[in-house]
Amino acid sequence: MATAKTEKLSASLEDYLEAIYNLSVDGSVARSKNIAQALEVSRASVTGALRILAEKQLVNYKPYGYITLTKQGCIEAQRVVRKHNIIEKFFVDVLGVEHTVAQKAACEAEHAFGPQIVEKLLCFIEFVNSYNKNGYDLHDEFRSFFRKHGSIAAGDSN
Amino acid sequence: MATAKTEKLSASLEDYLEAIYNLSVDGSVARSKNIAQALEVSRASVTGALRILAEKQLVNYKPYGYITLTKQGCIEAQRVVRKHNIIEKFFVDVLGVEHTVAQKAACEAEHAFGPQIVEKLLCFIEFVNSYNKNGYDLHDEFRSFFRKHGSIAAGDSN
DNA sequence: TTGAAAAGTTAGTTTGGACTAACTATATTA
DNA sequence: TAATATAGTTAGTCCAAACTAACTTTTCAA
Repeated sequence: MATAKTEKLSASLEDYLEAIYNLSVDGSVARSKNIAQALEVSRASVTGALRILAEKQLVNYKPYGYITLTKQGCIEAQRVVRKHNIIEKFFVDVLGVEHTVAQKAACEAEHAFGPQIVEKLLCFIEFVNSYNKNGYDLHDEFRSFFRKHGSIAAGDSN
Repeated sequence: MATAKTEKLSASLEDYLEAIYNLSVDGSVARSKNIAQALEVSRASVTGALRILAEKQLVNYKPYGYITLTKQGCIEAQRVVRKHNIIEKFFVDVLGVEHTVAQKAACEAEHAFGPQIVEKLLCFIEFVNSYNKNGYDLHDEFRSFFRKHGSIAAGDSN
């Protein structure tokens, strides 16, 4: 009954799904060109990835046709995007990392974090946000702690 | 003046350096066999990696000879190992993730975290450890918060 | 001291994921 | 509606990183 292949997706294929999802979000449809730009790969690479994703029944794709996510593809994409957002949020909101650095690192780290860690991380962000014992705000507390004890590090930015 | 190549190492090569470092730590010397076991790759793959690392002057390697890290190799390895340990510590000590899951995820995530994030993360672990305003321990606080608000998730363990 | 067993290497193959160059299809606009 | 620009595909290449099978070197025990 044509059950879609449930093998774990490679980091690369997850990136393509994520890009397609993000491009589809604002009403507009994902185009090969835009996917290539978003991921900074060649158009030919996009074609190759789309063929594989279509085989796995994660995208609806016919040569020269529109590109949309299948039901399953959408579920997968959302899983990846959600993970990305949680990780990025942790970097920015909790650690106070620069947005651009956080964005880039989240993009790579998202493939390494399994469900247990992601859920714990999400819960931890909520914990930090909601913490308010005796009027102490953990964001402020950590900021000032970092000012006192944080290393300079920096260097190559990322 | 034979300046060692300073190109960024691939995740794979970082893994090899890390394994060699860890095997060398307890006095004993890294052997090809043990590296293969540690990384769960074939002995032939180890030979290939060692050749490349030797070219980059990160290991001292002659066929059939002992394997040791060069000065620069040791610096690189320590950088990777330190990163790994900080990430794993965060997962286990702060998030309360199972040790085995944390270990595995840290191994993959270590290649994605740049210096800025690692330093912030380290500082954050120290912050959580040292926090003691009005006798509140953040570890306890989060544990109980997670019990109340954490999702079940689980499923495929990782 | 010699001859298996173990360790290590070499040669050749595979796979995933990228690339360029050249071709084809679609869209646009004069 | 024909010419041309743009988008997309195909074919072929490259590279890193893994693999197996077969070979060589080293080690160790009889």
